Parts: sequence; C-alpha cells; structure tokens
Amino acid sequence: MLPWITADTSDRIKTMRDTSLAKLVREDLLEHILNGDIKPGDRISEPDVASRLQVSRVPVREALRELESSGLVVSRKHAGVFVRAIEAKEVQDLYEIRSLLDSFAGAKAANLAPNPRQELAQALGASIALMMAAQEAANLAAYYSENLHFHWLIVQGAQNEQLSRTYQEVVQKLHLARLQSLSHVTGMKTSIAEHKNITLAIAKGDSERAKDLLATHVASAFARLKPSITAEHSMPTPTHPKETP
Amino acid sequence: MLPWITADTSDRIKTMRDTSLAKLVREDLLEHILNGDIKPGDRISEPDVASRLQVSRVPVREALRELESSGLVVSRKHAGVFVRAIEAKEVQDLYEIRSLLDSFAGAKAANLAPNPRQELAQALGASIALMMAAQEAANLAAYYSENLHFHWLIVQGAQNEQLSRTYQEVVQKLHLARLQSLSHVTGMKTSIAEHKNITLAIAKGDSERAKDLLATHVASAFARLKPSITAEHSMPTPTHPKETP
DNA sequence: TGATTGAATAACGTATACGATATTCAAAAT
DNA sequence: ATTTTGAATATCGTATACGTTATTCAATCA
Repeated sequence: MLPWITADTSDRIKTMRDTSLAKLVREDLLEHILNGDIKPGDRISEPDVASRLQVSRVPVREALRELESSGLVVSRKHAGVFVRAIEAKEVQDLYEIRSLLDSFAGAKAANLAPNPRQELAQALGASIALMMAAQEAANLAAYYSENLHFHWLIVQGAQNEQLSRTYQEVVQKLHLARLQSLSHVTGMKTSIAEHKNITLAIAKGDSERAKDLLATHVASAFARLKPSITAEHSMPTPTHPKETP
Repeated sequence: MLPWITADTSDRIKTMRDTSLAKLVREDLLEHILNGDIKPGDRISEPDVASRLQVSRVPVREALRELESSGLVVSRKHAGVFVRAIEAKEVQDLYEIRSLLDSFAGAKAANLAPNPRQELAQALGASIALMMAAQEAANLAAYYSENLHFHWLIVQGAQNEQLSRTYQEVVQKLHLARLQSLSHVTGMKTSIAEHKNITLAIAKGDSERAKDLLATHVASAFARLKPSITAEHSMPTPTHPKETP
C-alpha cells in the first residue's frame, strides 16, 4: 500500500466496495426491529420504507428477504411483511439452544491459553462492574444490555466464528420475544453473583465448572422469565397498514 | 372446508399462495450447489441463471441473497456471486458445533416418552439397515446420504424446531466442505457399530449415554476426515465467468 | 338487521431499463 | 520483453413500470 494513502480514505473505499443500499436498509430495519420501534406483529410496508429512506423498493425487498431468512420477519404474498411474533414454545426451544451454546462457549473459553484467558476474565470483570452500576442506578435497560454483552464476550472468547453467528441469531430472536412479552429483568442480584462465579471458573481454567454454571445460569434465567411468557397476551392478527415512523 | 373440494386442489392453491419464483430459484440453486454441479469457488451468474430458468433477474437476486445469508455463497460487488470455499478452520468449527447439536439432540430424543421414543428407535434401525445395505453394495453415495438421514432423524426427534434449522445450516456448510475436499467415506464398519449403540441408548432412554456416544461419534468422524482437509488443494481465485450448465 | 357481493384500492411479485464498476485484453511505452 | 494504460465488455446495483392478488368498504339482498 502506498504510504501517503490515509487509512481513512482506504476505509471509505473499502466501505464503498462492499456496502450496498440493501445492506444499509437491512441494518436500519434490524435496528428498528430490535429497538422495538416496530413491534412483533407490525407490518413493514415496502413502499413506506423505500420512501422513508429515499431508495427504490428493490434494496428494501432484498433487506427484507435476508431478515426473513434470519427468522425475524415473515412475509405473506401480496399481504405484506410482518415482524415475527415468537411463540411460547419457540422461546423455550431458543433458550434451550442458548443454554447449550453458552455452556459450550464457556467451556472453550476456559480452555484458552492463560494469557488470552486472563484478558477475557478481565473484560468479564469490567462487564460485571457495569452491571452492578446499572443495578445501583436501577437502570434496567443498561443492565439488560450489559448482560448481553457479558455473554457475548464469552461466546467470542470461544474463537469459533460459526458459533458466534449461530449465537447471534438465537439471541436476536429471543430479544424479539422479550419485546413482545414486556418481561422485566428480575433477579439481578442472583444473576450478578452467578456471573462472578462464571468469570472465576473461566479465569481458573475450570472448563467443566464454567460449562455447568453457564448451563444452569441460562436455564434459571428462563425459569424466571417463563411465567410472563406463558401468560402471553395474544396479539391481534394485523390486517391494516400501519405507519412505520 | 367444503367437502367437495379435493385435497389436491387445496394443495395447489396453498402452493400458489406461498410459493414464488424467488423460492423456486433458491431451491434450484441450492440443489445444484449441494449436488456439486456448481463447485466451491465457481461463479453463479445472475443473467445465466435467469435465462436458464426463464425468469427475470429479480427473483434470482433474491434467491442469491438468501443463500448468501445462509453462508453458502459470497458476493462481490460488480464481480459476481461465488459458491463459498469453506476453509479448514471453518470445517473444524462446524464439526464442533455439529457434535454439540447432535449430542444435545440425542439426549433429548432419549428423554422422549416411551412411545415416540420406540418409534424413533425403529426408524433409526431401518436407517441402519439401509446403511449396511449400502456398505455391502459398496455404494458410498447411498451410505453417505443415509448417514445424514440417520442423524437428521435424531435431530427431528428432539422436537425443537430451532435446533433443526440450526442443524440444517451447519450440515449444509459441511456438505459444501466435503464437496471441495473430495473426502472419502471411511470407517463405515466402525461407524455402523456406533450407530447401533446410539440407537440402543435412545431406545433404552439413556440420555447421558446417547449424548456421549453421539459426541464422540461425530468427533471421530471429523478425526477421520481431518487429514484430507488439512492437505487442502488451494482453489484458484475465480476471475472469468464459467458456464453454469 | 345481518350477511353477501362487488368494485376500488393498495401492496407485493416480476419484468425491463439504465448507470456504475470490475474484469479483460490488446496496444503502447519503457 | 515487461509493464502500463486505456477502451471494450460483461456483470452487478438500482430505479421504474406493470400485472396479480389481498384487503377494504360500501351497496345490495335475504
């Protein structure tokens, strides 16, 4: 690379090369869905999105197709694309998988070489500190977000790209389920204690213990959540177009 | 439903309702990719596919987008869409996940109620019989195919739709890897014995044993495969359009 | 009054057209 | 001879246009 090319310019060119309107639209929609701006059951109108983002319908369609294959939206021919309403059974299935993936990741992370393992443990400790701060401030959103981050650190620590991708898909769907069930974050104190133990097990390289702790940690998180899931308020089937602000 | 409507007509209408050219194109391409008609590294030309299937480029593009999000193809702007060449590290990662999912599914299947559990065990036995027949006939393709089926039965037995979807994605990518490494099916005899033990454990409802057997079964399958993976013949980067017959 | 039907409307599915970029290959310069 | 350069070509990205279908709602009929 020629030395007088700034890294910034290089980045912009690279961005130009492998970005596209379809990908930008996908990111935008994904953000709105995960943000809860568009709720499960809501319709996503192609023309609306297209006019809002000032693009044609084609990139919007491609973005929606990708979200559909991720399981975040469903489309009915000539009727529209709708944000998916996750069912109770599905939440249970997803939590089972999440528990499996989390515990597997934890075991692998605990088997890392001492150096990267300690780095990970330190990052996990910092994450726990943020969770505790969020708890003190009674900031549920911040706590929830940092909780996700904690587990994401472990998954990334497993150094398995496929695992990370799979995990992300599962977590996104669970996030969707959370949005529709108005579930509260409960048991923060217990949860923080569990996180500390998990971090300790990883730091010590005790993969078996890390695995078991994570499995039960996720399982009990689901157990706490379950009551609010089963008492699901049935969503009305959407029929009429809705504004997508 | 009105009684004089034939089931056939009802099916056709339902098909008409939720199929689309994009989905048909996706199925076609998926089949050609998994069949090996289009090999890893090969280019998939939108205009070619469109003219071959007598459709416009739009449904072809949507099909390719979905395959891309499944990780079966990669696209480079203004250059083309290419069947993915799975790297060695990726194969290892995928096998780790497959082992995890297989063992989890086996444990869940072994925990089924006696009735469906025995039905599953019977289906597994039938599958083993077919594998043995394929072995006798030295029909490697049939053996490989039935082997996939055996594990798929177990995964479906776990009654977890999300698990099935995840598993399918992993297996598809591994299939792609197999196509490019020209790996032979080895150790059929050992493999069949393992399958029998797995079936037995599920039939008896011994979930722990089923889990362990499956984990090691998949791990040793990878161990047999590994040598031919590491000695990977580097694929040339495709530059010129190729015919997609 | 309630149910049914039909047209109007709006949305999606698909086709076609145009512009931008990557690739290729031959010609020219060193 | 090797490298560089430039035009030609093919492909993808995007926009627009049209046909089909689902939905809606008012008018009609029992």
